[in-house]
Amino acid sequence: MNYWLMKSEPQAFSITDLKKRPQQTEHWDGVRNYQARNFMRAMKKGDLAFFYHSSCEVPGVYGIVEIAHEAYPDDTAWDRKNSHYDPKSTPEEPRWYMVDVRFKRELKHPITLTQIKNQAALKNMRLVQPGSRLSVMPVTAKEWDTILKLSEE
DNA sequence: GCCAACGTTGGC
DNA sequence: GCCAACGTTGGC
Repeated sequence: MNYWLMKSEPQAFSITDLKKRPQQTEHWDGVRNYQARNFMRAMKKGDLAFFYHSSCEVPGVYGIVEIAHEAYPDDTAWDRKNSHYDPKSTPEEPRWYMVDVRFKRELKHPITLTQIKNQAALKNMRLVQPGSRLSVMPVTAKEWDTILKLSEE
């Protein structure tokens, strides 16, 4: 079992939106960064991920999702009308991948970016490394537990 | 809206 | 293969 963190701008797609989707499941498409893509390809069905809200009033971890389907080609890449259209990706040779995520639950208390930065046990999190802008990244079991524990307090 | 950090592109 | 220019991310 692996742990992850996935970022989304809540005005585009929030944990609440995911909760309202049929089967509470949605494709995680639009990732156009190789490192993030590689992390998605490493995801296994049943892995858990934090749902992180970015570029919003209070950035932070708001909920937990489960990987419901392992990586498969992201067809938005060859849709000309899609804002993430990439002519270098084709159905024959897909460059970008997506996974399906299923809503698990919201955190009782969301853990804000500020809290994460102030927590000694979390100072090595990839999320808070200077210049780290990855939208998909791994989280260690220890970091996972620390955030969960904080969210129950 | 600003801007620092980073990734990608493309000319050479 | 270098590197400048440009675009994007995301916190503030």
